[in-house]
Amino acid sequence: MGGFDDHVAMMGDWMPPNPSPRAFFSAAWGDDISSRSILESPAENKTDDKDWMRIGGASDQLTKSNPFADQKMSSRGGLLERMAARAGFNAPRLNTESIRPADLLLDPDVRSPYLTIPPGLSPTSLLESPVFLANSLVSLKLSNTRLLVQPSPTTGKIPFAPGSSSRSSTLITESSDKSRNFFEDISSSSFAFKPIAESSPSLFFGAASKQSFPSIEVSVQPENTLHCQSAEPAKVQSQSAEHSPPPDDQQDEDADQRGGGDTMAGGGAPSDDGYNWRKYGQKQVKGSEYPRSYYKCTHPNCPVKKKVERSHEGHITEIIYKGAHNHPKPPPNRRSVIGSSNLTTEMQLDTADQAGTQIGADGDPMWTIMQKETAGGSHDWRNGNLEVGGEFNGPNSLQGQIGAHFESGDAVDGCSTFTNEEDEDDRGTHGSESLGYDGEGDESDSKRRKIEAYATEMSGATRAIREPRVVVQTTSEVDILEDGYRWRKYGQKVVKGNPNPRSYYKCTSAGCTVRKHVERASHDLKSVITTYEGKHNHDVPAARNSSHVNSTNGPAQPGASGPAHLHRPEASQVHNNMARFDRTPAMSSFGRQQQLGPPHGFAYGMNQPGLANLAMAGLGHNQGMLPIHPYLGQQRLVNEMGFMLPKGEPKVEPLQEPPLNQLPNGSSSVYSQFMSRLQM
DNA sequence: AGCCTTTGACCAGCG
DNA sequence: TCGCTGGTCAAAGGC
Repeated sequence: MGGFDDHVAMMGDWMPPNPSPRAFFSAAWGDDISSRSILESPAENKTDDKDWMRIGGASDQLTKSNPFADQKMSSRGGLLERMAARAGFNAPRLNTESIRPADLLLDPDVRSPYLTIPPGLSPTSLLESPVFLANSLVSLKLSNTRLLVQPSPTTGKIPFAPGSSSRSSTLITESSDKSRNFFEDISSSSFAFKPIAESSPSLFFGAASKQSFPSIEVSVQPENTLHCQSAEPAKVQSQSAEHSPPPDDQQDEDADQRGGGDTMAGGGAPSDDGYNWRKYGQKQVKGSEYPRSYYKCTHPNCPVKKKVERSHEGHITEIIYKGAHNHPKPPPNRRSVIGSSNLTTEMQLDTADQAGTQIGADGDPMWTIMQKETAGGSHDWRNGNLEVGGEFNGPNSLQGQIGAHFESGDAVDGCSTFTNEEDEDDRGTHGSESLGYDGEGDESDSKRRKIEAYATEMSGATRAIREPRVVVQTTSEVDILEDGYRWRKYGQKVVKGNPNPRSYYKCTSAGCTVRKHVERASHDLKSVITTYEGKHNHDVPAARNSSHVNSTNGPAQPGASGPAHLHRPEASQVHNNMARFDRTPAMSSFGRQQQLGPPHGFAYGMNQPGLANLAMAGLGHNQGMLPIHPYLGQQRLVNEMGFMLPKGEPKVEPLQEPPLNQLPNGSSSVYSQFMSRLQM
């Protein structure tokens, strides 16, 4: 860690609407913020990549006020800036020199005064903050350890208003003397973006979120403790300069830097930010000196992408993030397996899906993602000791469900609650990420430990649980391969026992975890065995063209897309039913018991309302939540197949008897068949 | 067995 | 409509 992302410039390059953040800072401090030059709205910001958050190459309006701007502008690659950034991070103290208000005021071009943050506060972590990432909610310019806060393009504003009870966020400084220089305040206490308690779930969900702002708190505190105050619904917290990364990590950082500054994983994917990325493209873009690489987060449920421009020397000159991670950062020693694990704990996914479902209907997916991230933000010392928490308010919110499951009176670490296997080993660093779900009190360390312990225990319980897998054999590719969903082939292998290659596919829909591999039976090329793994979280995508459907599975056959599309309304209905099911308070109580158990198991056609709440004894929470592939969510298939079996359970492999298309329809049949097969 | 990178092709948006 | 451009796809092969 440490590599580039601790030393790079970061900025958002959306055009912030109005009002100027200056106003809210001014309001927050009751002071002439202009003299403090905390912020200014960079009106010239381009809008192209409003979903992207840039790290590295600074935009023009920033470089104008950047002491290193000249250097930067002379070298788009930003090496100099990056070097300067490094120097800035090595500064032992907050650097207020470069942000002298007077200078800024004198310069009409100055648009973006910076907040200098101390060493030990990692831009990476800030980047990883759901708030910072999500839809570029807040943009940071961390070149030379400067922090730029800009209004959200989503909200259009950062309505900080102290004491306001509206859906606004409040910028709070804990300084006792507001008249002091802001940066002095920063160095001595903290500043915070503190959201007003929001009772409406719309704060975080759905279109209404555009009116509000699940803001964060960024505090630079002298204490040597990591707070995650439940009172702060969402928060990013960082340590002060004296809390530099542990020696080991620092060493790593140094090592990273020595090794070219930008550690690469897997032959090129920047791994410094702690997440795993899959490169899916590279381009030489116009105006860029260096090729741009495109990466996707490999986490199965994560839509985050990033564009990385790298110099020939291997230095990363620019990173632009898009989206927000909806999962904790994988533990360092397990990062390589993230995305490939079959041990995905469904709990987090379920809750994420719930949130996503709620939002997805009409909302900004970025917001959805952000909240997921908030629930599971992951930050550790290596990445700047930022803690990220989020609050999910409202009866339909995640918080509500968390509250339903944990009523011990302690504030519950939602992250811990909805963990997955990827962070179980990372509990120590993730546990502090809190969904301050009740808006009360500080979350004490003991409390956190308690939660962590519980989460660890719970995670352990899920360890042996595997994702459901369903194996289907069909003699018609149309039925299975032309399933209406979009798949990306990510590999092909010849497996033992079958001379024909097995193709591996992932569902291309963002947030969909489903994978499948397709294999033709050696004895019958028309016979296709498709194995699905993963979970029910989106509808059949809209057709791009006649060949989009399963383009990876060969050319669309005449009418091939027809059957799949014919079922879309049903699939949608199923999806909606599931969404409703997931949201239903009854489910919460159901899950209250079940979520404590293994989160995996089989699933069956839950599109049948009568079955929706059918709990199977001995089955975990997700037997209710139903990790069903959307494919299986299609009415026909659900009715025809009726169930899914988890890995490790006797497979229906191949599923030939009775033929799929002869399975009786109807929910009762589904269930009875399911039950009868269970007894087999 | 599964996931990764590489890299040319393809696609969509825009002027 | 065409060309440009950025972004993504996907086959192939490597780890």
